Amino acid sequence: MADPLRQPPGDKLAPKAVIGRVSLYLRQLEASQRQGQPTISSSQLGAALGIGDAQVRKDLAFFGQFGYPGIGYRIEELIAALRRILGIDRIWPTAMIGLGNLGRALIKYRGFRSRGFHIVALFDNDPKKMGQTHSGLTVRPLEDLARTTSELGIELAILSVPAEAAQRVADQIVACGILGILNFAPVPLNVPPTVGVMAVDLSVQLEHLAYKVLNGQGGISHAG
Amino acid sequence: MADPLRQPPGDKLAPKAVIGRVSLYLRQLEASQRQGQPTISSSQLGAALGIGDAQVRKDLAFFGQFGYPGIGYRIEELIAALRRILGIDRIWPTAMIGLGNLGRALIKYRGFRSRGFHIVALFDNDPKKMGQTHSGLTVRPLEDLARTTSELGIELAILSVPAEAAQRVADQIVACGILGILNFAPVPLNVPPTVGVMAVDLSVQLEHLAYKVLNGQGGISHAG
DNA sequence: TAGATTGTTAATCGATTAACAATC
DNA sequence: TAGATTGTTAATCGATTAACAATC
Repeated sequence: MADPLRQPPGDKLAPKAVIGRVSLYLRQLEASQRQGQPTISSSQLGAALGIGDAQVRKDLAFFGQFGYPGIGYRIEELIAALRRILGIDRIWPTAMIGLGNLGRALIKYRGFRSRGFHIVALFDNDPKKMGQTHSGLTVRPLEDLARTTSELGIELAILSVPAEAAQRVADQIVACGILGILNFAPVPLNVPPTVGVMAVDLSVQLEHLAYKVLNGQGGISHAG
Repeated sequence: MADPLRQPPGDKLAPKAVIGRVSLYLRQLEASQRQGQPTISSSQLGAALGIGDAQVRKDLAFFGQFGYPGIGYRIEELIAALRRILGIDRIWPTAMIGLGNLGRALIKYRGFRSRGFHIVALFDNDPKKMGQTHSGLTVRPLEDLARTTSELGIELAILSVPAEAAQRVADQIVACGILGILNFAPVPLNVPPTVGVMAVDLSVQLEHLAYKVLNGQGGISHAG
């Protein structure tokens, strides 16, 4: 799993904020590429995202030397490098756990699949949902999680169960050897340090928006 | 709209990170209250969320003095104060714009309504969707946005249209006088500084998760 | 009172921005 | 060469943590 090219010699872990911006850079680069642009400067790349040129260069420099002084960055080359750094130069077999309204919608959401996150199995504990089919996949009981995980090589889980069930299900997920959880349940999850968790909390986002509106603070906040 | 109690004398705007944590505090306080707890200390409050006691006190102190030395915080009182600070002590009439898979799911998502964000109108430009009903609301054409906004007093918009349409629709939203946008489209929006935007970018979150898994960085990242 | 816990100040840490020599 | 732009160092800024007098 270790990869000498993914991290600079110092081997320091990239700050959280850097990774978020790298995702944005990648998407902007893909847009510029679609328009036939061969190279891009740090100031061009940042301008579209409201990020300064020094910040762009510093972020990219964290992972290696990708630029050409006087020229900028070759878009195709940088896209390949960033996809590799972010780990989306591969397929991630992913389980969707919890098939309420949000879970069912997320199954159909195209943005995941186009980035390599393939939902390969659905889980829920509601007997009424068992055997239902969504997007060609059959809903399985949670007790099948361990077996299905090894059968299908599942590596990530998207968790959209009710808050009360979240920790219990997270424990099951961890026990199966799944290494990452995208958590939509509005509770912090307790997992071993070897397991990655990213929390997406829609109410928190909307509350932040309400605060900004009330306090007349405009502008763009990128929450990921 | 200005409210002398919402901000401390200095009138400084709360840092982004503080607001995010305040949302988490509020939810934790509500959980503690359901268990009948009357007061809570900063270390208790932080412990459940993985946040240090000094950080909790500093965050809360930003908005005023809520604690009692030797005792902690009175939960009921602090909940009321935080709801007020976040602006969720009221109803926010909200428009859902874009009724793809994600938009339709978000209509049904309970987490919004329970926080005071009431979806009162649906908009889409697809003629096939016009007149459809979801959760008791009829889909309207976007050209009705301005009229409906003033009729229903709409204040916020949840934007879940395709990336290509996002900026154009955002311009329409702004023109109607709506003051906040929760943006699910994977593009940065350009709006006047008087309009608040919070971006929710699911692919960015998942990419971050992939990075963490590949680089063996575990733990919990709260993205809001 | 003694024990607990706050609000706040000072110290530390990390992240962003500015500046510029090196490079194409 | 002259102009453009990088990668990196130093300076600035902001956020977190630690410590503690004040308070109940």
